[in-house]
Amino acid sequence: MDSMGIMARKPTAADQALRLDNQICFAVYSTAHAFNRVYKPLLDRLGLTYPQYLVMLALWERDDVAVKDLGERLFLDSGTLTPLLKRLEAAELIRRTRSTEDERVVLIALTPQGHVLREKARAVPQSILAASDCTVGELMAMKDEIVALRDRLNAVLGE
Amino acid sequence: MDSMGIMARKPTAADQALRLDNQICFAVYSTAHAFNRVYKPLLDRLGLTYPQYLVMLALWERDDVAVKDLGERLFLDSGTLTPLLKRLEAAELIRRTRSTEDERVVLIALTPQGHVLREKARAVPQSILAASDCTVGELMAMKDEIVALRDRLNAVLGE
DNA sequence: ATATTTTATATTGTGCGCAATATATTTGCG
DNA sequence: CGCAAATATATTGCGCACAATATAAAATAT
Repeated sequence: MDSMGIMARKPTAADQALRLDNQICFAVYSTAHAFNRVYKPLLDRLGLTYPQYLVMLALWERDDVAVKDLGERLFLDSGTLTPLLKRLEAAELIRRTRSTEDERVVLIALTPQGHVLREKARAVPQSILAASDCTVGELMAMKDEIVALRDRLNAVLGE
Repeated sequence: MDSMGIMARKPTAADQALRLDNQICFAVYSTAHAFNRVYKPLLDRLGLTYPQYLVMLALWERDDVAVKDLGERLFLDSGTLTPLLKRLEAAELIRRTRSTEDERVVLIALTPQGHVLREKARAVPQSILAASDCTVGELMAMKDEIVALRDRLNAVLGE
């Protein structure tokens, strides 16, 4: 074998598969970071990090929900959410209260400031759309493909 | 306004744009995490984290390169790479040496073990392909679309 | 040649993201 | 009922990611 890459060897399919540029995972990984960087200045104005923004998006659709519920919607666990939610509570955007029906559950509710922030967030998607330099239709088609891939990957994990 | 969501109001385009399920960024973000979780057991066997795997992929293609060069290929800065590379050095997969031509530059070279690890990594892409439950063609087409989006996002940042 | 600017890497601090573990509550089984 | 298993959240530790800053070397300007 030519594991040192010194001797000449015909590139195999396995070689091609290891090329960085052929990795869809790297495409996804690096695009996620690119999104993060584009969002940064927009979210700074809202006082949110990107994961915090996702939590707020989820809560603007439906709040008074358990941490577990949020975790399922965002694919995050309590190890990530608990400290993040504590920071949102410190920022007075949400309240965390133990459920009286089930003392294990912590319910997350928006504060008035949390609700109001939604208005300031309305301009964000438009800025992102402009930065992506795509039509809404193109982005939504791509989104559907990526989500389908994500769901297949998650299905494998569930086995 | 109905920022509290209490009064009835016709959903606007801005409302739709704020829905979590409509966010391509969330699709990308959650897919990146899904990939991470699928890779985890495969990379554990190699003793690598996912970002370390990406660095190794880059180095298997071309090593004896500056940290800067690696950073440009992976879209990462020295704040991320320096500690990561120190860990790969501690694992004896790479060597870090100051360039004699330009004392600012740290050159990254694979050790023999680093080269050898490539053979163990050959099985990884195949496992990922199986988990994605797609054809190579479908994945590559999707990859190209995502990369095009990433490059447009990065172009905006460069302005 | 010296001073200024630029470049390459390293360091520090904050916030994820997740595995592993801990704690408390609830559910279900006998 | 009493106890084991399951469930929900919290905690700890590690490794990114990145902004801000520091340091040192090289390039450039004057």
